[in-house]
Amino acid sequence: MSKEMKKPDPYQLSHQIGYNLRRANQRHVAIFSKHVEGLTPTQFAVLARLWECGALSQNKLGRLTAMDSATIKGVVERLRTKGLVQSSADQNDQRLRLVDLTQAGRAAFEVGLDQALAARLETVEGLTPEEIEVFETLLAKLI
Amino acid sequence: MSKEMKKPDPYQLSHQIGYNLRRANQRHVAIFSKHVEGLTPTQFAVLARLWECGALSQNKLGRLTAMDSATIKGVVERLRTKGLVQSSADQNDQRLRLVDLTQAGRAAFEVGLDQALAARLETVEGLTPEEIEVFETLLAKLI
DNA sequence: CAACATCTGCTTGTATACGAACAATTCTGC
DNA sequence: GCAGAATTGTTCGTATACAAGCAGATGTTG
Repeated sequence: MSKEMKKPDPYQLSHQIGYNLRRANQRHVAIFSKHVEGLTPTQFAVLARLWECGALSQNKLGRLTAMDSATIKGVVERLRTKGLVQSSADQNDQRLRLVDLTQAGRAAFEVGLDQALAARLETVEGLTPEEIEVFETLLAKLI
Repeated sequence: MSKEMKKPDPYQLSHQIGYNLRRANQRHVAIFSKHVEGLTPTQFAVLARLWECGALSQNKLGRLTAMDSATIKGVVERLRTKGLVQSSADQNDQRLRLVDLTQAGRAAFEVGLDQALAARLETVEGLTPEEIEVFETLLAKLI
């Protein structure tokens, strides 16, 4: 090593949690796309939440899927175009648009469920079951 | 609870690692933006990697910062516009564009360093030091 | 009741991320 | 040496994410 002396790396990008969160997220998105055809993780999250909760206002749906109002508007629109959700004005509050699953959306969730769970398995395949549990717990503390 | 019987939630979105990775990443990006002015985490990653490695080809830089060629092109262009990097043709391989920090880029990295480390601290503030170490280790196994 | 604050959905612009495609350049194997 | 494969950078289109801003509707307070 006849190179000039390098200052020790003060940041060490590869060890930064933020950087690695991004990489883990990217990896998960790629795996999800491999398993679940025609739906992004974000779109599937919307289907899942509507399946769980029933009709929600668009803004509430965004809050329950960690998306801001601009983002949820786009996602709902694309799902509506796919025929998987429907939206309508709320009779009780003129500000709200209610979003609900269509039959096709219900079916898409149910078909996609096994695929999404397979994607989940592949995402964590480098960890033991105990590690998975620890990771989930710590991750939940981070958000 | 006189509601009709609900089927148990087969997916439990809030417990899905993929969903929580996205939320953790989103949280980190928001914290980073609070601490580091004028640079996104991704842009800072580029500065950090160039500081660490010196001049790199654009494609190599993208690979070392987990960005594909379309994304790194945009990020480099925006950093170039800010005067923080310069790029030039490689004399030895006509396909390559070499990207390097400018003096201003060097300075931006050094100024941003403490801010980025503060962002990191805030991102993990819900965890004990031991938990942080475990999380980092498990996260590294995921990517 | 009215003024003000808050909420909702929408629009716009910027940044990231990726797939597909392409042209030019370099590498590889015969 | 040459054909084919691989690499690089660029372009384009789609999806997500967010900040800022806005109009209209609803909630809160005096």
